[in-house]
Amino acid sequence: MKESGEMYLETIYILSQNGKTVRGIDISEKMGYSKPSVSRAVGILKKSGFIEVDKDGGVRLTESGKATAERIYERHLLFTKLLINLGVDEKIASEDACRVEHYISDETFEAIKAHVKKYGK
Amino acid sequence: MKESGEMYLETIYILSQNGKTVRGIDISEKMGYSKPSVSRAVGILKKSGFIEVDKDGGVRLTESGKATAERIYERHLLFTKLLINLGVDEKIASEDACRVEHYISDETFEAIKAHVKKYGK
DNA sequence: CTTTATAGTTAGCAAAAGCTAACTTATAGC
DNA sequence: GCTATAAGTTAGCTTTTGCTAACTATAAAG
Repeated sequence: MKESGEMYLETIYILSQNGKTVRGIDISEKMGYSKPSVSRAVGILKKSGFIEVDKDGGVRLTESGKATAERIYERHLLFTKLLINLGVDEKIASEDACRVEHYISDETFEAIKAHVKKYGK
Repeated sequence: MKESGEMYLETIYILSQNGKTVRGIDISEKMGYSKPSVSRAVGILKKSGFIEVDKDGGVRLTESGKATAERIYERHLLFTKLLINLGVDEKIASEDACRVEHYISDETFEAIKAHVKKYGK
């Protein structure tokens, strides 16, 4: 799973959270990518078993897709929190987290989690 | 400047530190990339003003190349240190830092620096 | 000085991931 | 039910950055 695919899954995950069906156009608007780019990405993620597309076009995460999305989103939230604790502006913290979230190992994730739990405000 | 270019500059910077002339083959071996890949990258970095190549093939960083390389390498060292402080294994810390170093904003860099200075062992 | 080995380049392939233009399909308004 | 808008797809372009194969150029050894 590469950064791009992870971003798509994370976006679908976030869009799913308000309950509504997620369509290609929603992903397109949220990510600022063209419809064809989304169309292809959705096809690849589907073929790889990360999402399912029902006949009316709704995109849903599979177990594996959801696991990946949650993994990344957790890292996003946690790294953001860490940076905010270190005094970084909220917006910048989130932006940095958004790029870094894909590259954090399990070990580092756990270490940050322990730190934030202990010292986080 | 993209991740790939930054990695080349950082590698050239590190190889320069032992005093010897840096040749394409050295970069090739250090990074595990083929000679043609290095050859092209060197051409691009040269055209972009990040490096100079003298007639005997030695690769040297320009001011701008050195500044970029140092920026990245500093981030590498600092982020590694942060992770080690958080209890991450040294090797893993360095590996994570190597991927993350390209995506850390100035603000985050400064915040981590302050933190490590205060609480670092 | 010629032969060999090392270093570097050129040409061209591949995959990933963005794009536009143009087409199709589906939904909705009248 | 037909037409117009919205959503999705197809085709094909572009850039980046890796690769191999094959060539050239340089340097070392005899």
